[in-house]
Amino acid sequence: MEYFEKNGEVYFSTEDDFDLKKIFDCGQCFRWNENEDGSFTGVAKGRAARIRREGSSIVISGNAEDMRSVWQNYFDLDRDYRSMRRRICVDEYMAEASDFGKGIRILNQDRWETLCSFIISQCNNIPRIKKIVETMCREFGDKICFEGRDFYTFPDAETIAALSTDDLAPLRAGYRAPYIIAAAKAVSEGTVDLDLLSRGTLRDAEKTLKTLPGIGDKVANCVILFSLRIPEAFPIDVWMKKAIKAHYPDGFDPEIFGDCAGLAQQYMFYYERMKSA
DNA sequence: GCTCAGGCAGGCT
DNA sequence: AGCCTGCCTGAG
Repeated sequence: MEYFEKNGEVYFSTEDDFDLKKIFDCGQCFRWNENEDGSFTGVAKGRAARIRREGSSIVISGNAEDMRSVWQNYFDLDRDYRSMRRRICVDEYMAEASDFGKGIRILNQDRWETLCSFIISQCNNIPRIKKIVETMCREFGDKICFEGRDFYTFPDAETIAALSTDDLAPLRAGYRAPYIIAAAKAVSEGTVDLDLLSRGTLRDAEKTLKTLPGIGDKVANCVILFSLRIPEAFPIDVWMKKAIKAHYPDGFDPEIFGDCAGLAQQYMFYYERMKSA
């Protein structure tokens, strides 16, 4: 991946597979917001940034060191999405879905933040998930200043582990609050070692994550796909159930996509959701 | 008021 | 194994 730094920004070029709107609106992350000029501002990995497209380049605030140490991995820039799309086009429907979703990338997000965010996601819509996450950051994260505005980092597991469900009341997270605390304790005490899980198999990570209260197959697979860098993960929610029922009534095995399964899921999910929107 | 939502868990058949 | 229900909360 080639990139260069100019005036406090880093430029890198991509081919078709980098669509900011799709990446940030496909439901995998909750802390990036679109600005009036089409750029996005967000907080990730403890830092705020602005990202935009300029011709065939993507431009992100920061320097080459940020790019090397954070964004290259965060935006999954070392995987070849064009060849993955070829692999995913196993039939007419998947060809349509992957063509429609072209530009989506699977982000490699902070592990604890992703775990916590997807606990919050259950039985919630995106605006409300975002609201709860933002409140959590404002209440318990660190304030950082960026472009003259205040932003807040996602609080550490250690910070949240020290709280009670009453302390989380301002989040209005409802029955999810005790799940958040339990996950924070497990992560900060090392009972659940997310870094270790990221080096293991999908099945092991699923099994371990599901020992936490409030984490089932769907949330576990979201955490695994969006933060543990295990690309075979395949979250199945109500949209995916609908899609599978409609297009694969005789059964469906995500393993046919191998290590492109997670991306295949994103294409299907995004396609189904946008079609009915 | 009432129902429902991108999910989970416990108890049921 | 699959079906049902309650769960906090806020939106329609």
